[in-house]
Amino acid sequence: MKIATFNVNGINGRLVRLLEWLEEARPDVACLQETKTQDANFPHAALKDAGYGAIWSGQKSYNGVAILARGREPMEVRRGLPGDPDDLHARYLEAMVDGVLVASLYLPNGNPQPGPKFDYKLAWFARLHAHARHLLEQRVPAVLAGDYNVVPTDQDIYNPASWLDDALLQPESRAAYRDLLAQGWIDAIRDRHPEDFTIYTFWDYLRNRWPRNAGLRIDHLLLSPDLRARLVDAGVDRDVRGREKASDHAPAWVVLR
DNA sequence: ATGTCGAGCAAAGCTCGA
Repeated sequence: MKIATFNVNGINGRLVRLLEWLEEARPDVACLQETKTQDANFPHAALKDAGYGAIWSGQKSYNGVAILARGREPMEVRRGLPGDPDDLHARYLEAMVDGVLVASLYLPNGNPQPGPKFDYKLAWFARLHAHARHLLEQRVPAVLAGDYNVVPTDQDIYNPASWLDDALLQPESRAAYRDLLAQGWIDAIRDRHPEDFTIYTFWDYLRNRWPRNAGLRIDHLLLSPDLRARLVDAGVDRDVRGREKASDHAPAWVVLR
């Protein structure tokens, strides 16, 4: 069972690229972020034609998440992260697929920091901690996949020097990510590639960052502890970032036995 | 500060968020 996460940066603007990748990579489940469209304009018919059932949670212009499942319909179990009824951002969706609970999450970017956007990021992280702990208590196999907007360590970026003031590298952001791992969640890519410090999932459009491989690892798949024994592979479809009209993110994935 | 995208608004370049 292959589960992927991909920040598409506009699902309608990238639809050709998304369909191309689905056909090549053939994930059983694909968690998408930054669909950037309201629900009425989500391209579910094109995805269905490509063989994927889908659930989606969007809003106009910003954010938006979805879960695709090959050859079946994802069974939605949660829409929105609990803990703040006033938070209307479309950033969290959960489904059951083949006995695995899969979440597609888009954690707030948090820039500029300090400020209200960074406060929102940390508050969202705190809500994620509470919910993630709840999921572990349920003892259901679970994968929390998405754009976490956190570079976990200095080994997960080409060079931290020009990002030191960025919300993605702040000690508070990193501590929040570490706290998830401390609950027992497994960072699948790092688990499978403990010594490879050139794995990235995001390359900014600015400043020639793709051609010089100036990337960051910010898209993560966190596995519940019971899935460790089923983890057989994990990786990043790096070449996707180099194509025409590419998203600034590349898909990351795991294969579970 | 730089400079690159998608999307919205509205009809061409601007603004916003990333």
